[in-house]
Amino acid sequence: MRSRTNQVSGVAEMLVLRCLSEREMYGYELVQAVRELSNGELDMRESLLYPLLHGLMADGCLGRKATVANGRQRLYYRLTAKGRRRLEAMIEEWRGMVKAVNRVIG
Amino acid sequence: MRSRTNQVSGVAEMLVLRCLSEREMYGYELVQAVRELSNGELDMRESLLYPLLHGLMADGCLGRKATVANGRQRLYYRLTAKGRRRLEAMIEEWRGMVKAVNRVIG
DNA sequence: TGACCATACCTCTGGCGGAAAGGTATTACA
DNA sequence: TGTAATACCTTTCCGCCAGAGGTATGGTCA
Repeated sequence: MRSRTNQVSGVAEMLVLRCLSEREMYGYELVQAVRELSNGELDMRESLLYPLLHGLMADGCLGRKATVANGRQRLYYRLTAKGRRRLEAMIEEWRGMVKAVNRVIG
Repeated sequence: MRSRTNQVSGVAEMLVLRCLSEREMYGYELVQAVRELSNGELDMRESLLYPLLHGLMADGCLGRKATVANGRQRLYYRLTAKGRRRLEAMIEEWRGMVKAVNRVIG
């Protein structure tokens, strides 16, 4: 299937970008944020999240800041301008795809 | 990502089952039906469709009837009871997933 | 004290959905 | 006669994502 580009899935990336558009977050926090915001319906795996974060960094969509809290390392990620643009594009894509699928299933 | 089972994607299968829930159709017809019903937004590739149809047959979700029209072979597929149950489950799954994602993106 | 869970980062492997590309045969039409 | 549409199909490859596991620190409870 192809909606327009490629994003029938790729939902995970959109959700990460969306969470970070509100405020900086670190990885472990993102996993829980997605779970809580979706009322436990969505389960972001760390094996998906971390490669995703690294990829988005490499693409210039995210920046990162290292801190320490309670003796534990924390890597806070924040959206760049490019990341924000990508988020907007993905949300638009998402809404279009959902609308199209809903038209078919009635 | 995981919504509940695995169907963040798998949208193609749902759409095929949905089309066939209205009436029997053959493969080539399904490609166009999805395109037209979605106003050209969704593009079902044949390389995805045919393996999908064969898999659904093997799973007992579809039955098939061979005919000839205008000298061309046509293989009409129809939903079995099992296929109908699967369709209902997938639609429910789909709606839940969309709702969950929309909660996150707001 | 030692066991165990939560926090916090990460990697490797492999399956499967799906895109790209191409193949075969018949009919319709310019 | 050659090109497009109809109608079926396969092979190849990539990226998303789950499963499983690994490392280290801090807090809690027996």
